Amino acid sequence: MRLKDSSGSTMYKCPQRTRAPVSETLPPRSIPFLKATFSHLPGIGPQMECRLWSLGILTWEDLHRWLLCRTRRHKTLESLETQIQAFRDRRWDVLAQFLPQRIMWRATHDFPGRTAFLDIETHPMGGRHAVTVVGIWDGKAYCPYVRGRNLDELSDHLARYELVVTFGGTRFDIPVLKAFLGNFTLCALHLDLISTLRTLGFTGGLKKIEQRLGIRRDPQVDGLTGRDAVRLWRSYQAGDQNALTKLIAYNYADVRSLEFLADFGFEQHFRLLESKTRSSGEDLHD
DNA sequence: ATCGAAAGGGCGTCGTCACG
DNA sequence: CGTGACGACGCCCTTTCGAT
Repeated sequence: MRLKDSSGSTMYKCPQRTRAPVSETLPPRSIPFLKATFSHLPGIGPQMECRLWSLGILTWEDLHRWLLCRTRRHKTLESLETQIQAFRDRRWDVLAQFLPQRIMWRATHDFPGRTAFLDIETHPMGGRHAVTVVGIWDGKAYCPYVRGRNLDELSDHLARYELVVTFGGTRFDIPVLKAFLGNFTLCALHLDLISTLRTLGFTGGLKKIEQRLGIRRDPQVDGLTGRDAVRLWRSYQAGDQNALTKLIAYNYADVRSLEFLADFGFEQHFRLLESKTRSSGEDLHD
């Protein structure tokens, strides 16, 4: 699809929009960034997305109107319509199927008060992971779920949230929860910070990335790893209540870290996009 | 007006890598 | 070990442009 002819003027078939001001900025932060995201749709890549923004097309609904003026792009239109409907119906499980992790960082601030930072602790049991503690931090309150105490309440609590943020959750936390709890289904959108941070050049585990960014943990849990979490659980099983307190403190440090890393990832990606959009905006005037 | 070549952009596939 | 992301590559679709 071309948006300009040989003279450089914009070419498309929606007459009322032909005089849209060409801006070189990203969509304003006041609008949900996820719904200003088009590059995951079939037939639209990062460059096209950037050009759409510069034409003043800033939401899925804008894009839908724009596409209706064009005869082709049936696949894009069809996919977009499903996503608009899923968003309207709050069917995050349906919507999630359309949203690859590479663009999920954009949802970071789209669900204020309805975002859960989740981390699980496990220990090996019969060749599988047995969940011991699950922590949920929503930006205001922290709630630990402990096996044998209140773990069965986790699904109900999680159902309040529309975005769940994890580190490595696509490969670890979510599949493990599903396998262990049996009836567990994630009905929220899922942002896995591994993908967000990796595309920024941050590889390695959570602790390694924290170190690289100079994040300091509470001295009580500083230096603890997943292996220590297993050891602490066993001590707790043997009757040591302090071990559970420490395990929960460790889990708390993890989920608080997720919140920081999500913000960091968003800011870094936003800046990156800003610089790319600027250079692409220059191209528009070539 | 029609046709075919060329160009640009996006997508699918495959192999590789690295996480918990 | 299972899984998803990434990069390279080639193909496809759309559009433009020149020749007829």
